[in-house]
Amino acid sequence: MPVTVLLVDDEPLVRAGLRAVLEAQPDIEVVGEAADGAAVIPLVRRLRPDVVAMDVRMPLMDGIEATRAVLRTVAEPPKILVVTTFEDDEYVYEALRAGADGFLLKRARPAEIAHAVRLVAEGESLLFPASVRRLATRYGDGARPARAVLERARLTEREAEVLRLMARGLSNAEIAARLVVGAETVKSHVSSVLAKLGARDRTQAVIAAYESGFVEAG
Amino acid sequence: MPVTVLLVDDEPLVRAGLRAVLEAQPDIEVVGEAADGAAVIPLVRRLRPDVVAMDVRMPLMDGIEATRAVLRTVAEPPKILVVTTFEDDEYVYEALRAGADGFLLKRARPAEIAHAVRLVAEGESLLFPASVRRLATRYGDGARPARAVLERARLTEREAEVLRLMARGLSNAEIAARLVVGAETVKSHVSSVLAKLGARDRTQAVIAAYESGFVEAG
DNA sequence: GACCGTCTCCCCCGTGCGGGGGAGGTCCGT
DNA sequence: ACGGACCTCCCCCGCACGGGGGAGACGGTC
Repeated sequence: MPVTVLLVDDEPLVRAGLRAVLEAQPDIEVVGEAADGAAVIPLVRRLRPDVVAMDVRMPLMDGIEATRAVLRTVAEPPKILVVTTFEDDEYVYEALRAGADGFLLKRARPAEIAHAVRLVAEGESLLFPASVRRLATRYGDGARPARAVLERARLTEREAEVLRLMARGLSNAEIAARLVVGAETVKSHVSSVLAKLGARDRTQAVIAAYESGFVEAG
Repeated sequence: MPVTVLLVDDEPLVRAGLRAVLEAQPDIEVVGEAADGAAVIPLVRRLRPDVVAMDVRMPLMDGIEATRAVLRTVAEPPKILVVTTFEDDEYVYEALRAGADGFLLKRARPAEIAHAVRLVAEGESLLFPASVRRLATRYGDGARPARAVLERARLTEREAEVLRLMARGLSNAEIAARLVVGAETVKSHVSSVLAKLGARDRTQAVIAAYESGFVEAG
């Protein structure tokens, strides 16, 4: 029987590409897609895929967190194949610690992509040589701002709602009116958001929202 | 008759994704693919596509060079739609200077991608689909031809520089230090930027910068 | 029952921000 | 020679913002 795969990536284009590449393989079947890590667990429970092809950077819950969540909560977890661009290989180490089984670069050729899926499905772990080499040299430096944003972005629902409105240019008073709460309450939420995002002011918070994909341009 | 498209991207995954997205459209047909800018000219000559979807970053000849080459050497050149994930807005200007007709982010939704292809095929120039239109309507300028985002917002060089730093989360004092001018000067520029963008505060200005593609989310 | 996280609201307080003016300088095109 | 952008710096002023506290109410968990 074919290897079943669940695709998790916030970019529809990448999902379409992976689907096209993998479905061209007779022994691989794409059984589902998700646009964010937050949606993964129920899908894994329902679809029971052999492999989850997981993007690293996603709006609500990144691939690292999602990997941890799946491995922690699902009884017979699927293999996790982390899909990433070579630019953000700072994530490699984190992903491996989270329990990912394999690593794949988006710029890989179709045959390599399919090969990677087969390998992790069989229980082999695989890494891309270049990535591994670099993580050895990179590991040790501290400053990783983009990572910090995603990791600390443990926003509550209300905070996320406030951030969304902040990212639409609303003032605290306007947000308060919109949410039908007091201005003090909004200030409180804003402060939490700033703290969790490591932002100094609302402008930096909005930047983080865009950069992390929490809100999308266009 | 359908709009014919030539895909130029070094990553097969992206080509597969674009092909999947575009071929789902009844009025768009992918007539060819190339993995590098160096291969574009003969393909354009032979296939005569309406639109070339061109990646910026490629091994042998990048999208900017390839765009120049095509427009310089082909008699009736196709429309060039530059496709990129690249953060650096320098590429936007370079691409537009090179004669590109449109600009598209890879993280766009399928409908937007298809829409972008149709628009440039019809001779409309577009930078970032929904956002630029917003700018155009808001500032009501009539000048349509492929101009930089800068000129659409009518920002001066200095103002654009200040906006770029604002969009990186810098305070007025930090911008002043960076540009080696007085804080009052920065305030002055910021005020101009806010006025020209129709923004109430720096947060709204930064939002406009992202939405217009003046800066890109990474 | 005790505990914790979340949402809600409240105080004080300093300051960065933005609006409204103005003014001197250069460089440009006419 | 003159106007007109543009960049630079300056004044006053009001206020939204953000920090640092705290507190009551609700819903879960242990």
